Amino acid sequence: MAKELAKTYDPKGIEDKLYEKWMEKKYFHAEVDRSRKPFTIVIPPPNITGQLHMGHALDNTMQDILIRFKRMQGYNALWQPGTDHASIATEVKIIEKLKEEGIDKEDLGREGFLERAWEWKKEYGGRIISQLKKLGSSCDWDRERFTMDEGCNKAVTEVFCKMHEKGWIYKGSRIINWCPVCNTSISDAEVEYEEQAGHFWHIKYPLSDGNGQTDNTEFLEFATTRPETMLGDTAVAVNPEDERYKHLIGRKVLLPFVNREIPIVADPYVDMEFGTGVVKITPAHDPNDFEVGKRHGLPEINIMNDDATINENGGKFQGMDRYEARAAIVKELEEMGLLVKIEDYSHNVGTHDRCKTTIEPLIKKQWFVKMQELIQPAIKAVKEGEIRLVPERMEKTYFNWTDNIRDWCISRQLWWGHRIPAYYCDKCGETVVSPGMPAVCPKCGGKTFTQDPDTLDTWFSSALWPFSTLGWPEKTEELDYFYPTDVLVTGYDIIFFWVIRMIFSGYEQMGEKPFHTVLFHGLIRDSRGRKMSKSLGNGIDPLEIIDQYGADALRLTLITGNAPGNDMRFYYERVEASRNFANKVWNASRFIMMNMEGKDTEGVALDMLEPADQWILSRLNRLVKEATDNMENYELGIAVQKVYDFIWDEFCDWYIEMVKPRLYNSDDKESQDAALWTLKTVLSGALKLLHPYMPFITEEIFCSLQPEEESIMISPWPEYKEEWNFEKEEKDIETIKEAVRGIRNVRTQMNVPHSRKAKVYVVSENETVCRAFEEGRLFFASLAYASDVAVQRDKQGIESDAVSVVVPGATLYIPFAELVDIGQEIGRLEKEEKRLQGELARVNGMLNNERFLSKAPEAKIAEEKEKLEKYTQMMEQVKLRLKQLKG
RNA sequence: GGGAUCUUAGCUCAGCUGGGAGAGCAUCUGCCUUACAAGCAGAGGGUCAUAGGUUCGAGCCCUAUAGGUCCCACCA
Repeated sequence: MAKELAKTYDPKGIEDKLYEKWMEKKYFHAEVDRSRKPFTIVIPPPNITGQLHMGHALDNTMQDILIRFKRMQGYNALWQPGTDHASIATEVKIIEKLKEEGIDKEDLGREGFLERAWEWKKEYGGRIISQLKKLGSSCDWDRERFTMDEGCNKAVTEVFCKMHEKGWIYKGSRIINWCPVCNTSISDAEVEYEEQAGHFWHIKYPLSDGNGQTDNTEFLEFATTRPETMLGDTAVAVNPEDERYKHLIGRKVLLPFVNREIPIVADPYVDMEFGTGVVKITPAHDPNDFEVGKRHGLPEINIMNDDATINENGGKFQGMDRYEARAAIVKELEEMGLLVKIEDYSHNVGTHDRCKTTIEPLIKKQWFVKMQELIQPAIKAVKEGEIRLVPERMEKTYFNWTDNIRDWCISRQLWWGHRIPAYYCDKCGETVVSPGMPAVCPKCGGKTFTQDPDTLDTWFSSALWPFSTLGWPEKTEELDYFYPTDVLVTGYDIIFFWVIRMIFSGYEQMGEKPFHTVLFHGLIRDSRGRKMSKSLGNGIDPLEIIDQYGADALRLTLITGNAPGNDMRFYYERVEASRNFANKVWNASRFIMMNMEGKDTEGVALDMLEPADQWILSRLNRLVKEATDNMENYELGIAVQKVYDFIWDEFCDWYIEMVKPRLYNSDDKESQDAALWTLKTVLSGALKLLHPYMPFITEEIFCSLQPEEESIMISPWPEYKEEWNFEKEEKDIETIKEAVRGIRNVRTQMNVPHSRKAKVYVVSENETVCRAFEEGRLFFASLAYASDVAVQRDKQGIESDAVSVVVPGATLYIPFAELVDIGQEIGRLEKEEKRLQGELARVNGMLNNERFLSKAPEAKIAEEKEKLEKYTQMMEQVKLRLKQLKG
């Protein structure tokens, strides 16, 4: 078995094989089991249009780590998977594809289009799922859901009808964000503001005589960034406090081109300091103007068609595109002498986050969710700690949104999505909201209806995800058992889109929070810190990384050195480092298994262990406690860093090296067995701690190491054991390590060739240290070149020119004098002296400080006193040695 | 305009509730040592952005300043 293991770890083949095994054994599947505590995560459903990108990789790795960790801890762990129909994103893609075939959406008609959409879903919807599997995601695939499957549809309809009945969903005419390219309304959250260079056109309107005439002697000047909207102006506003214009309030100006007389109104919204202090008011095309219009009872004149061309209200400009009209209007105004000047002006322009088209604010009849009351439980939950956001600073972002909440526009003029369950009586136009087509109009008795053509914002169904996936609105066992779920893992970029909406939906529909913790992660950027994007072409495909380095290496890379909520840069060098670690684990395991072959370590008891064994066991024990604590606290990066350091540094570089002489010496069977038992036990424990992060390699090794076990992923998570705590041995081995380091240092500094075996005198009163050096067997590899060791309890008879190495608990003398460059050695010692002086000054300073003595904890004071003693001793030695060399 | 966040080794970043400055990569030196050269042993390199303050003690807490990133709002 062991000898079949290759010299380098090759994840290819192994990963797929193991994933299949896990699926077959149904390890990912969770059933309702009242005797066990559930731990539940719902996946942020990837879009069916999606391809796995680094963001998914990070998000799902984090979830998988938590799920695997909790599963091993004995929880009934459910990771609920599924996909999102992604209304607009998918519709856009399908339209694109149709275009390639020369087909227009309208030609197909609604039914035909939806047919194509479902075909598309069938073809591509599963792609991202198989990619998630490549990552090692331990989702319960038997429970896979889709936001437009039967159950989710039912949930959506139910929620819509309930909220409508409560008056929380209403249809209203309001200014909405219109995308003229996608031909749909979009919510505020979907608008992205982008700084654009533009112009500021200073224009003047002539004052009228009140009878539709003007003598063109008086003008009112203002500035605008969108001159074409003047066609829809219904007033001009000034600040009521503005002395410059007070006398004009109530008079009228004559709007050019359309020859409309519009009033000059006073409104505090106008900033006197800005521009000329005059604002044209276009209620139908600007949200602020809309508000002003409402206050003054102004008419709303819509001048645009849905494709952003000018409509019949635009007079002679009818039919022009908005930008064409802008140019034409400016030109004509200039000719009329009404254009005062043009300034360069850079300002923020709202664009559609999907297609980057400039948004056109329009008045439309749309469906809205009233937010003010609905949001209250969501605010309360976070404020009172019912729901914890990690990192905590996300709360500020959260409240910034909830405190400025506006009603949510939920209707979309799209076909792919949940169709709004509102029906209009063909006879009287009455609106009936109901789960299905109503039979009779409650108002006029009409019998035929037409369903609202609009669909719902894709986030409407996502908001219900934590309970719709568990069966709601049915009262399922699953819902009762797994809800509320535990942790939601997601990027901070969708806190508004999704997280908040899930929280208020959970409280509103279930009367209970959807999860108790939200763990946020940041964005993965390229090595130059830029967002990975298609247009830049700087995206790195996680599947390629997996193919090249393995899923474990990718996962480790994404988790290490990153704190929750922080962005991180992606480097190939880091993946290589992770791959190297995998290889390290592989080889250490290979070494252990090679040595274990044919040997039985059963019957080894704790009291048979040697100090080195006890040391590493104790270190593992400490690691178990710390790593578990970190993980419970969502500090995944810190936890895995500790495991990494333990395995590489303490276990491989020290323990394995220490134990080699015992393994190669078959005379002392008991010592060998103890070493083997320890190697196996510690490796096994470390593998378990590592498993959530690197599931494949740990499983592969674990199953060879312990063939009697079925799988590491269902093995119990290691627990801290009091009897594995060996404080004294930990200290003793630290002394020995320091001593070994000291010897290595001296040898390196003095350029002692490896072939030369030099004598080392060890002077110590510590029995463990003495015995270790006497038996020499701790140092087969690490000190092979200086293995001639003499141990004594005092420094009797040691040559006076020996180099000394002072470590806490022992002093080593190496009679290297004949090899030593005296000057170099003096330099080294002087440096050491300086260091010690610094340390002594610091410690003395503290111990002579009365406030420190009175306020610091006693343990701290004792510690400092110990240090003082140690440093003083070391100082003496250094000084003596210097004197010898110099004299 | 409001807010968040960052500034720590050449690069990228950790550093939990204040108590001896860390990792990976890079650089330099020496090693093919029978698990691993994707490795081993060692070395160099930091006034923890700046200025104050709190404290016996500050990378960490407070204030201000400078620079970077991001989010929200959108003064036409």
